[in-house]
Amino acid sequence: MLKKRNVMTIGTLAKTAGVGVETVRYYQRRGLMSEPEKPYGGIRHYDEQALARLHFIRASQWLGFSLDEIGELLTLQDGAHCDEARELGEQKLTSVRRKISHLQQIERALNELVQKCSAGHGDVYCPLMASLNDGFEDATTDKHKVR
Amino acid sequence: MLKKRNVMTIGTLAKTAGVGVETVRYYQRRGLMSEPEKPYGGIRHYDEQALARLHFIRASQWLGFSLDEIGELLTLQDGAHCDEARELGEQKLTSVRRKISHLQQIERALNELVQKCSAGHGDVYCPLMASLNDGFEDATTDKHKVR
DNA sequence: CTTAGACCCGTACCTCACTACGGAAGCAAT
DNA sequence: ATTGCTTCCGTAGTGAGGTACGGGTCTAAG
Repeated sequence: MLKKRNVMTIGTLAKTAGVGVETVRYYQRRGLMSEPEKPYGGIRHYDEQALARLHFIRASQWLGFSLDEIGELLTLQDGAHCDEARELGEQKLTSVRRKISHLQQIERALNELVQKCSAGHGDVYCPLMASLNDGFEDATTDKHKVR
Repeated sequence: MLKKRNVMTIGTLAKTAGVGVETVRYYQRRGLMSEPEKPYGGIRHYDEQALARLHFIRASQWLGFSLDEIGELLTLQDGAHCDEARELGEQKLTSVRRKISHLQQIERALNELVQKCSAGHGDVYCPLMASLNDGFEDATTDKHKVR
């Protein structure tokens, strides 16, 4: 699969990194990866640096960074911009924690509703539906926009 | 604002429920709300049932239901389909819990990386960047697709 | 030499939940 | 009567992160 000294076509590169060919091309269009010069009328080849770049992108995505943010991270790769990188990491950490606590609110509310439904109750009445019908005046009385 | 016995135009309805006019119309197109007959060449009017419907939708959204799922919930409103409703609630609860634990993995990983960056280290080296460059061979070694 | 399979490239399409646009017509106040 | 805000209605665009398509070229195997 790996041709000579890690020189691969886009297909091999994509498969090795576990992404689709179209995804690689999409990252190139987004400016997250460079397109190697193609040798005389032919097929571009990629080395292990390109592969590393893909790993970087997927790892960053796993941590919750958007492609735009990843672009920003990539500008910090050269030199020692550790402070900026840490700053971005801390912001992401904060947003992840916000999401967790939001989801935990939902979990508590939903759990309560489901419990109430499981407990015996008159047949023509559903606590879950009733709560939804009332616009859910419940535990968490915040007027958040959903999105 | 509320005209006579809670009879309102779409604009008043929307404002009362805290959504946009276009959003109401969108819900109608999606089949989540019905369009009232319009009286002779003019303007439709909405009552408090329509408002309750909007509250239902927003409450369900807050709990993480998609508009398609909300459509399903709405079919369970009449009669006593409490079991089906509870089933949907339980499924959602499961998916919320999965999301939480996923985010908690991310939180642990991100926190560790940020901590390492904060601890003193050689200037030409950033632990966070280094981890990303290595494709993040870390605590959580799962090969999840990001989406 | 032929054929199967990659690659190249631009463009269009997908999901989700909206949001915006544009023209016509209605309604309320000045 | 004129301004100015709504409403009505269909269609199109947004953002994020891709995925799919289609026609053309290239390369490797038999």
